[in-house]
Amino acid sequence: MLRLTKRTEYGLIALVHLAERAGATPEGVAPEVVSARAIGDQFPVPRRLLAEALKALQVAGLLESTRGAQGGYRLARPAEDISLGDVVSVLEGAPTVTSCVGLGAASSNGTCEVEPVCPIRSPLSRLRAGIWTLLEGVSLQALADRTVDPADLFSATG
Amino acid sequence: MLRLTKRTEYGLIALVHLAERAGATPEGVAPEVVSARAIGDQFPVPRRLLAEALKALQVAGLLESTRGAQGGYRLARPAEDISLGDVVSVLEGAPTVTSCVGLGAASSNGTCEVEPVCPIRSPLSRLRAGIWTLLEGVSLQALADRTVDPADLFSATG
DNA sequence: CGAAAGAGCACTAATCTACTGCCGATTCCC
DNA sequence: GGGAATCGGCAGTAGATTAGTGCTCTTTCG
Repeated sequence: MLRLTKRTEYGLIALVHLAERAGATPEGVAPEVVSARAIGDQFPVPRRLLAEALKALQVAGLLESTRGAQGGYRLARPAEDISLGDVVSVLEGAPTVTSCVGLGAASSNGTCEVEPVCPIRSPLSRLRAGIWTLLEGVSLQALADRTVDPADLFSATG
Repeated sequence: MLRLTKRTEYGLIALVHLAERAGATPEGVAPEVVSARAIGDQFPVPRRLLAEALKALQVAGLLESTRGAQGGYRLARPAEDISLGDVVSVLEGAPTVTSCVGLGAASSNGTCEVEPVCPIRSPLSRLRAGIWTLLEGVSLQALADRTVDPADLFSATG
C-alpha cells in the first residue's frame, strides 16, 4: 500500500547515519567506518535485516565495506550524489516502471502500441513514473537534513 | 515495494475513464453514468475487483452511484478537485504517515518525543510524508491528461 | 414482471515480508 | 600467532497482504 519495506527503512536509517558521520569528517577518505553492529545498537532494528540491507547497498556500489575487526561501512560517494532513487531501487527492487506494465498478462509481451487497452497508458504506471522521477531528484543529503520539512523534500532544492 | 495495489490501479483506470467522459459532457449534472460492467468490458480488469474499488470510492464520497438498470457511477466532484491523495488513501488505506511511525513497536505508543530513537525521525517516514504531500497536489485531471509527461506530473501544475 | 446494475458476504491460492540462526572468510589488536 | 570483531553467504519459518472468484440480495428502469 504505497509503502516501503522495513528493509528500505533500515537501509535508509543506516545511510542517513553514515551520511551524518561522514559529514563530521574534516576531509579525506572518511575514516568514519561504522559497523552494522554499531548501528544496530543505536537503533531498534534487527541486526540481520540491517546487515542484509547494508550488503545489498554495498553490492550496488552505494556503500563500501571493510572487513575484519574494526571494519564496517561507509558511503561510497558523497551523500549529495546519492539519490533516493538509487537507494530505493536497490532496496525495493526494480522500479517496474519500464513502459507499459501494470495491466498484467494482456500487455506483458512488450508490444504495447497495438494494445487496445493502452490508450489509457495505465494511470498507475504514469503515477509510478512520476514518483520515481521525484525520488531520483532527492539526495540522501537532503533526506538526512532534519531541518527540512518532509513536505518540502521534493519541491525546492531536492 | 513502493508499489500501489491492483485495486488502486483499477480504481484509477475507472476514475480516469470517468473523468474523460465527464469532460465530454457539455455542462450540467454529468449524465454520463458509466456502469462497472462497461468499464470492465473496455479494460482487461477483473470485474469483481473493479467493482470493489468503485464501491470503496463511492463510500468515500469520490463517486456517486446510481443503482438499478441504467445505473452506474460518475464523479462526485470535478476531476480537478479530486487529488491523487484522495484516491490513493481510499484505495490503499490510511497513509500511515501520522507522526512517528515506522520503527515498529518501539514507537507505537504515540509518545515519540521522548523516544530515544526518534532523533532520526525515521527517514522513511519523512520520505513517505513527502510523497504523500505530492499526491495531495496532483489532481485526477492532471493524471488523466495524457499529454503530460509522467515526469512532470508533480512539478509544474499539479 | 424481467433484466440490468450496484451491494454484501466468504473463501482460496499465491506472493511478499519480517525475522532468526549458524558458519565461513577476513582482518585488526594483543 | 591467537583471539575477537566483522563482513559474507545460505536456509527456513510464520504471518500479512494481495489477487482473484462465486453467489445472492436489493434497487430501479422498461
